[in-house]
Amino acid sequence: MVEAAALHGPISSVDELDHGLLGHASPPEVRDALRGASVEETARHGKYLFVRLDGRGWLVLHFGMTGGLVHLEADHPRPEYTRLLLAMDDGDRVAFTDVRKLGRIDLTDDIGSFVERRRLGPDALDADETTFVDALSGRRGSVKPALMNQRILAGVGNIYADEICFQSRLDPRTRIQRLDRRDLRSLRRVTQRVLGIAIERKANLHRLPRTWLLARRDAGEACPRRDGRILRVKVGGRSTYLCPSCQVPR
DNA sequence: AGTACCACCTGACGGC
DNA sequence: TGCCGTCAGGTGGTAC
Repeated sequence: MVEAAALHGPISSVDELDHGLLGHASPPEVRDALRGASVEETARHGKYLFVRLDGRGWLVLHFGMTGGLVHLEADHPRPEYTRLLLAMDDGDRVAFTDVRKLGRIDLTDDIGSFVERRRLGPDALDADETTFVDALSGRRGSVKPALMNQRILAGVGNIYADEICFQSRLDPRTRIQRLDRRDLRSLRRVTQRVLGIAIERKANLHRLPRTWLLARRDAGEACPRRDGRILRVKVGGRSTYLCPSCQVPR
């Protein structure tokens, strides 16, 4: 999307910028980095999107819970909740929208150092078997909080952590120490399959397979797999849904 | 290292 | 109808 919009030429102006979403970069720094810049490429690590601005480092975007990018053809109205609005040279615009303002806008010269400073773990989707297993093994906590901990693995949020536990038939409160390397390798396959399919379906919850927990993630709902009922509990302080009849603790 | 809590933010929703 | 409390989510902070 960013690349598609960027084909329309350099950014001619920054028409809106919500300072509340800025990380370490100041408003003038962000405006200066963007104005006149051409987008060269994009990259991703976990939940962060990096947009390369020619010769000026990277724009860093995090979408929080409700954030997203919208490409607007010329003369299309500015969407509600726009937090950053870029005008391209040909008149098209790109809006970063975010109802709840949990997103982030920042700058960095180097992705590696950004990842290091934030102490992000390896990307959950890109991690090879050894990387994934090494990231988790030896941990003392429960599976779900570990999957969600961006310093252990980057990229898994609350609802997908539930889905991964469901598809792994693991109670999210299961201690990692109870899992052997074979379990962790299997957890990786499930994690990458879940994230991969979610991305493919553009994370639209209505387009996800009906066999997924996410299709029925509500207390008292019928488990998509069997005759169990979905239970809501708190794990690591976060709302967690599971089917007690098919997700077994170990 | 892990856990628990709070704050940020705003729309949706349930109760009365 | 409308007010009020609660919840959802990701991150980052503090305290234990």
